[in-house]
Amino acid sequence: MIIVKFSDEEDSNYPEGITAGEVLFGRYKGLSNKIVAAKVNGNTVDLSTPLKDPDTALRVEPVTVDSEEGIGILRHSAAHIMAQAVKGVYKDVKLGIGPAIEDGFYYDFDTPAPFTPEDIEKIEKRMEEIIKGDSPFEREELKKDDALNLFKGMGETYKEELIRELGDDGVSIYRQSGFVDLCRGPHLPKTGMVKAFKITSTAGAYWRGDEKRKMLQRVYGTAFPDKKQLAQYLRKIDEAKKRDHRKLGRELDLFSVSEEVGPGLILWHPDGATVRLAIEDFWRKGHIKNGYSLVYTPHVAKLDMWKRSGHWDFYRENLFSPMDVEGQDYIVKPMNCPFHIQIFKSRLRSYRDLPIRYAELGTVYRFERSGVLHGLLRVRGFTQDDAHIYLAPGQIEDEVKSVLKFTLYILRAFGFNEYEIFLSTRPEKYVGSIENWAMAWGSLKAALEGEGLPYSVDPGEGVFYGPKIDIKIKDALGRAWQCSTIQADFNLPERFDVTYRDERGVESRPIMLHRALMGSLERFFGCLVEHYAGAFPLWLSPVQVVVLNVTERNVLYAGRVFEAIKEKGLRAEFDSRNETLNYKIREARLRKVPYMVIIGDREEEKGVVSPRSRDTGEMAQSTVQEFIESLERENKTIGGGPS
RNA sequence: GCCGGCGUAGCUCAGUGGUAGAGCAACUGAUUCGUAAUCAGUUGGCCGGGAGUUCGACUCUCCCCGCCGGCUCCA
Repeated sequence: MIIVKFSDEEDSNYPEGITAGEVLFGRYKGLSNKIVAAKVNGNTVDLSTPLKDPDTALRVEPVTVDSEEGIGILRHSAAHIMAQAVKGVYKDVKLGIGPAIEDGFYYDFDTPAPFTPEDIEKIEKRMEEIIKGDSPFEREELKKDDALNLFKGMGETYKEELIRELGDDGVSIYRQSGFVDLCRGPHLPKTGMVKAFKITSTAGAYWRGDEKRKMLQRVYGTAFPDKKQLAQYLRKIDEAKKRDHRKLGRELDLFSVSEEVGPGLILWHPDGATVRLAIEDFWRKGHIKNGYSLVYTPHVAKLDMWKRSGHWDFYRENLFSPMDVEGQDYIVKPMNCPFHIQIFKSRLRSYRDLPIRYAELGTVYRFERSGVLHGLLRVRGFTQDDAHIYLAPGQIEDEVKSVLKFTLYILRAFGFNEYEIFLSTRPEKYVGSIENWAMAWGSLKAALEGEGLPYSVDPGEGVFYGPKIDIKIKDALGRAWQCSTIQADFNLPERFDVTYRDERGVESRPIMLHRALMGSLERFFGCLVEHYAGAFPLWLSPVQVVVLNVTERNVLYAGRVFEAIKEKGLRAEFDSRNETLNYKIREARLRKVPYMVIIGDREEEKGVVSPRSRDTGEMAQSTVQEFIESLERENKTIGGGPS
């Protein structure tokens, strides 16, 4: 007899040998077509798993496709189906790995030739057949040696490699209609449960993510329990593409990249530059208020300085090549820190001066490999909202706390309320003592916890010179981009022999904090465009108001209204073209201008204006004065979310 | 950098070896209009660049540049 305890009821008894599926289907009849696996005492297993352990009551819960775990199982099974399809269509294909991922799954194949779009069609067709066949996924447990022989016999060398690295407890394999794959499971009971799937893309991917190993063909796909959900997902992707900053950047005439200038080098057009200016003004005011001193530094410096800083050794692959200047080598700067250090060192510093905070919107250039460039989000020349803070060792935690507060204040002002925070630990390649690393890491951690901020630890992802806190925000397509970063550095103060006089007049070594709140203006702006889908809040909008005259009769009066608005420092335009009102409204809408002011005979007679809002449409008539005042009020409210 | 796809007018895109096309935009003219496209006409192309095959190349081949999706990388 097996005793099962359900989450909401008393124990029930079942005969020995009953499977998890039979128990669940009996108990949760309404859910039967949604249950994909079972959770037995917290472990997720196949529905076909027989229940045993008569001594104690088992906790058995259903895992449904609605849950994150459930859809993951469905997609993982879809990956197996795809692998079977590929093996069925092509010989000489070796299997890599095929996990479920966010929004879908992939499988890596070692093929003699990459897949063509026609191949993909064939594969999809074969997958349909396999799904129609509705054959069961069958789990089998093998001894390690037997599994090795099995996959060796099939020529699956990648699987062999994986098995060799597994423990000696034996391995599990799954079979469906003749196809075998090494797999931990669990899987759907039958292939037919994959009701909707689509192969989304293909790409090369190095085996085990190692650049030095063979490149396999990765096929990405996604799967859902029904066609409606798949269609919905595809629609969502389409919507996301519409707010892609590269598309909006062109449509709204914000920026461009010119093949003639070079890849990864951004040209800020007037409207983009206007937004940037608004961001920079806000940034400067904030920094002055928060105790930073603003500085400016050159764009090039002697190579010797970069040798001393360690960048030449640790970061050379990302540096632009040196240029010869009267027999001396110079490079364009990849960072601002050594310059700020020179400013610190330009005179003697006392402990009373600390913390010293130098901030700069410093433009840096880094050589990024051609394949990684991406719109504004990954470029070769960008402006960091950089600052370097010099501290006595005991000041780290408090300073990091206030930097965190400042960061969140800035992010929230732009409507970013969702982000992920990562605390990185020491990488393999590092400088400094283990003790220093531990101390600095502890301070960063304490600061995060002191501020009550949830974070996850990113092992080994620290910079070579110290641990860091990264804050990532997501782009329209769900890709996470690091913007804010706070990094401890004990390397540079050492290398440049940076000192201050402590309380006893002794020369001491300060700790340096690098921090960027927005990261780079390019990347931040790119994320911002996507975040607002191009419809910037009033304070950021390149054009805040467009004045539209209805007929030529109204040009004079409309012109006076326009002047009055401009007079107040609002960014206004006057569309006096000989076009219909509808045409002008449509154009202003497409440009996502927050306010229009419509001037016809009716307004002219009464000496008023008819405003129209981007968000709420037609507004009540008001005097020019009232309208301007309402805009000035709105302009001061910074930090609303996307409209 | 690697794998694959792509590159035709300012933009979006047709065009499979035989004289480069559409819509929008721009320009000109008419229209004087009330909350998302008035009508008509006119311009506009080294078909990304170079080499090759061919009587003939936007089209086929090779090299280069750039873009897109991944991989790797990412201070």
